[in-house]
Amino acid sequence: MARTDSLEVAAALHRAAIRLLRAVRVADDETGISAPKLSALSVLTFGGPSSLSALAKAEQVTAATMSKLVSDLESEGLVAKRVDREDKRGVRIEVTAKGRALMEEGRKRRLALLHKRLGKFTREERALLADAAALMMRVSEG
Amino acid sequence: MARTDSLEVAAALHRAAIRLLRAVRVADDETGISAPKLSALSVLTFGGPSSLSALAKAEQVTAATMSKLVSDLESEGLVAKRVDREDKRGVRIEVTAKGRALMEEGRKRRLALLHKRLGKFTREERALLADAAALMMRVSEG
DNA sequence: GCAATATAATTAGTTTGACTAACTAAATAA
DNA sequence: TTATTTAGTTAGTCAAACTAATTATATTGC
Repeated sequence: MARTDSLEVAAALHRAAIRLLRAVRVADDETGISAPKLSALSVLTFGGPSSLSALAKAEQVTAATMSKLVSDLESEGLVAKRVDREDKRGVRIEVTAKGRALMEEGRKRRLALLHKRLGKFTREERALLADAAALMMRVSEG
Repeated sequence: MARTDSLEVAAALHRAAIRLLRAVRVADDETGISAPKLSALSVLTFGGPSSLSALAKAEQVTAATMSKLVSDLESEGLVAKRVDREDKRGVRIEVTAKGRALMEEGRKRRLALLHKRLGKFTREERALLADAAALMMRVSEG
């Protein structure tokens, strides 16, 4: 049957992922902070303090780009920088309490939107989606 | 059980969608055409010819932004514009054979990547993912 | 031990894609 | 037929990406 053909499934999954994120993105706009900055902030929040170069690598941008993003985030009081004690060329970037609060708030809004929509589904459908999410993580890693 | 709690499912789904698209994005870079242009081209390819304003709306950008994107795509020979016969203010934008070929090639690359990865899954897992994709579309619409 | 090289971050300058505002041309309404 | 609305373009601005060059510190080789 066509439903289990890899190419069909791949296409459907790809479309679905695009739609899902597009639907959810509106919630981010309300935080008043741009997507790239929000993303960097997220990495720092959940991955802990980081050097500039490591953060740039994690976000797949150049160090120059990240330098500007971090400097903006710093101006807004969302992250703090300080010289690395062991390597004085390096900086240690970490989220401030304010940054952490903003992240949490944004995440809540985003999830609330999905949450609200998922409420209309049956328990079984939600279970299926949960299983699928786990599989999708495996797809992305392999 | 926690697995069917909407908030948990929402979080898992969100993460999974982000990862999936990130993993696939690398295939697009190889086409040598930017994401916004590729996306517009995709709409024209699968949705057929369109006016500028309709295309702008579909891509959720202003007419001014789309005007520039289309003019770039035209320079590259990927789309063709001509005055609408019935409304001479309007333009009819359509994909050229070259544009169609590029789209198809890009799409193949992207899906090949997912396809290759999905091959490692069982038939049952792929069926589950196919069902989940359908549900995700519903989540995004509702 | 010091000159050469490498690395971390920043700064300067460019490009792309987004926006708004202002404009031209064509269609529709009063 | 004059006024208004609509379709698209152009000009100017901004954010975020890039590369290249610069500064400061670390590391290596002689």
